[in-house]
Amino acid sequence: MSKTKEVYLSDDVRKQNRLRIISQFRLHGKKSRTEISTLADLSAGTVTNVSTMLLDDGIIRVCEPEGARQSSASHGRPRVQLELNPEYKFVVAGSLTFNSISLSIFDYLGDKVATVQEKVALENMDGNEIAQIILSMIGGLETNAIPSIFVLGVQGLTNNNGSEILWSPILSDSGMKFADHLSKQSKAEVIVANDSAMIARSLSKDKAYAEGTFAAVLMSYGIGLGLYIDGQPFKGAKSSASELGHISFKGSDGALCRCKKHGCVEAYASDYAIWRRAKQLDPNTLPENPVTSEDIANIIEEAKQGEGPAREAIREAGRAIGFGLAIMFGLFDAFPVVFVGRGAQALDLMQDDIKQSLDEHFRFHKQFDVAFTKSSDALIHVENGSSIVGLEWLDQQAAFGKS
Amino acid sequence: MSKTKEVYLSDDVRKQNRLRIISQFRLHGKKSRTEISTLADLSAGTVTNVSTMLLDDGIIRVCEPEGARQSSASHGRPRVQLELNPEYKFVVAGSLTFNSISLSIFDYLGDKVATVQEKVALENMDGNEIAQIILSMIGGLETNAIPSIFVLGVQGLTNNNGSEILWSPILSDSGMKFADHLSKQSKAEVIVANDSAMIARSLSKDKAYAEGTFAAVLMSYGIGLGLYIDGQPFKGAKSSASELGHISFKGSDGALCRCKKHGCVEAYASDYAIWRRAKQLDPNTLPENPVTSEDIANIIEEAKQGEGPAREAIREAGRAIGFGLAIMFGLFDAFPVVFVGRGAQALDLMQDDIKQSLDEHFRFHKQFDVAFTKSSDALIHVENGSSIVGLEWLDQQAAFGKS
DNA sequence: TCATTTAATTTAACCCTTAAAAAATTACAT
DNA sequence: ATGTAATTTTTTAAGGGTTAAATTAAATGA
Repeated sequence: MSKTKEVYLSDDVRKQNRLRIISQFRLHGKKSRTEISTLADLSAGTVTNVSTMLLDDGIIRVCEPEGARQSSASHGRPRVQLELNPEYKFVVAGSLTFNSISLSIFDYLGDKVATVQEKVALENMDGNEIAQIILSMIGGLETNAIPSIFVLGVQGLTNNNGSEILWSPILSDSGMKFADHLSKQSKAEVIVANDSAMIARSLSKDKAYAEGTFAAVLMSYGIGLGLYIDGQPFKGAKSSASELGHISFKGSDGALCRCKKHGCVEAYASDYAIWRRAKQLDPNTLPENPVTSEDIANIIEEAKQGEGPAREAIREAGRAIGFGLAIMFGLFDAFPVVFVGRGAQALDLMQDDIKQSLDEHFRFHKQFDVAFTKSSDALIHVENGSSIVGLEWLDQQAAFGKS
Repeated sequence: MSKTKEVYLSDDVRKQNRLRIISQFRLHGKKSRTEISTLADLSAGTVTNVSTMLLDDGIIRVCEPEGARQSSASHGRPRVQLELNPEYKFVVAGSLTFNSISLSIFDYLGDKVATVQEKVALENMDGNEIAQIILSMIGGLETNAIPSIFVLGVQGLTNNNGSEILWSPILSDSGMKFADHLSKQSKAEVIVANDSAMIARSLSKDKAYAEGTFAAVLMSYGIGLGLYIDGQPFKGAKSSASELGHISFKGSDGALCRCKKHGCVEAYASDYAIWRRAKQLDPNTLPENPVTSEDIANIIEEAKQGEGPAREAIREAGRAIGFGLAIMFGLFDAFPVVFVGRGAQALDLMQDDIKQSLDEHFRFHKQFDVAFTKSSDALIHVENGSSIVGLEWLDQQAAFGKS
């Protein structure tokens, strides 16, 4: 356990090839041994051997033959389609926000088999209570699937391996430790992850971004950032989350941020900032009640009607985002950005201001042409991304575990 | 070549173990088979087999027995020390600056066997000329070592694999293509790399930073940044260099930067910026002649005497750097910073301003305690870092090559 | 019914690693 | 001198993994 042993043993070769084959099924769905042989670049014999083991272990299963022939040829022995066994193991993927918990169970094929959502005020709960709620929500579901792993997207910072939350605006100090309680009580693996990182993970399965480099910007309660660099999720040295929201957009005479400093990007682009400005409130106060989706939708509607405080609030949000992106593009490279969350609905209105601000503050020595897109509901992406993380973890276990 | 084949073949296992053993020699120098067996966590038999091959290939050699016994024990068959064969292959590591080229040849043991430096105005030269000069500089050396690889640190952006320069402030468009010419004419591998990245690489071998996470900030002609994250050199999506110098410190009414925009960190912290401010020149002009080491040394001396334009120039540089670091620490995490280059000599004077500015602009949700240090001559680090890259490339070839 | 075609399995050979036995080389005691 | 113990290195035999090639299995169509 002390040293990480790289591959140099025939035993490890087999495990690598197990993972290789499992990954092909994960990627392509139903495939015959012959097709897997080509896809995984392994000999037919090896595929036969490994498939037999995987079948014995319940990791894959034989598909019922369908009407249509799978092989392109009309002659010959027909291919037997294999696929991941949906009942092998189950993932609970979910999202914790300041006022709700939503959880879904995914089978090993990646299909959602159950889902549940509850309004919960997490702010003042302790870790044990949160774990209890999560367990009882799962227990209340009709399915008898036993989850092997929980992956939960949370706003805030987590450590690199997903074992603990380092900071979160929506949890108390004790609440941040819910993963420990949950893991002990459920006897399952628990991974906590930054919500925006999960959104990026979900988007990375989109054809448009697959294998690529892009950023997901979550505009809602705060400004989240999830990065994918060269087909890999980007992680900081210690923590998971790259902060876009707390880049210093205006000096210390800028608007008040929830982090208690002044002038952060978040203080101009998050939902409360947009609301505050649209309602022409004092930029040095924080709103008492959480801003709702409807509040934001109303402001966007108002802004579409023409100039005015609402329109200006959205412009300013765009300028702040543009500034943040410029800074980020300096440290990395310029790449496409996907906007997600309530605020993203205003992308059409903001786009020009973002680009203008980006132009002003981006000092790169090359042309760049950044594509902006917006995507659907953040919650779905957080859940999808989390399920992907969970399934990958199961794949690893299936390949390397001492089953 | 199209697909990256991971290890899943016994043949690859052998190659992995070759590299494993070579790396132990690279890391620890002279070692006996028995010691390597422990260090590499491989059986004695494997070490014997692989060592025999490496000896046959001329990659390692037997050391002459020294007086003192190497083994701790007094009885028994004495250990035979082996080491990398210095004459196996050679690396040319070098640095290109706006007015000079310096090159050194390193043997396979990593010892410098020859060095040469020439004043050259690179700005207006084409790629072929630069390649010619480099080759004639090497040709003029007394050694008859034939270099297998050139690794050259240059200010500017290179692509990720080091095959081409994307942009450089010290080269013409044609000059940027010198690597192609050099590689064709020398028939050797040529890698171009960002100078600051090479400095970070050099520092990474320092005990204080080994296996760690840190940034190297090069303060001279511009502001360079080299990052090491978790013991790995950090690379952007396409390019090598992470830009710290062109983060927008002041708005578009800020001081003129060499990049033709206003308000960049570089426009306050690079040598020309410090000089410009210390001499109370118009912040909207660029100096005609390059600022020299002596110019900077004089300003530092003057600033030490007390308040005045020189002192204020250095304060402002510190504030700009602090701002840049705050931004960077938001996107990554906070980590130690090593300052290198002429400007770094003013670190003692700048430190308080850097920290104050960092405090003001860093909005992270954790305590941080960043250590600042300065290190010796930038040129040496660029060369050392480049030699390390070259030697690692040779190690890879030695392990995987079809020799 | 049988030749043809394609898929999957089995076989035989090869490569690599390791543990254990053997060989090599030295120090020390008698 | 000579034998014994200690330590390093090499050799050997066994075990596991992969592959190419041969074989078996399963379906089509004349």
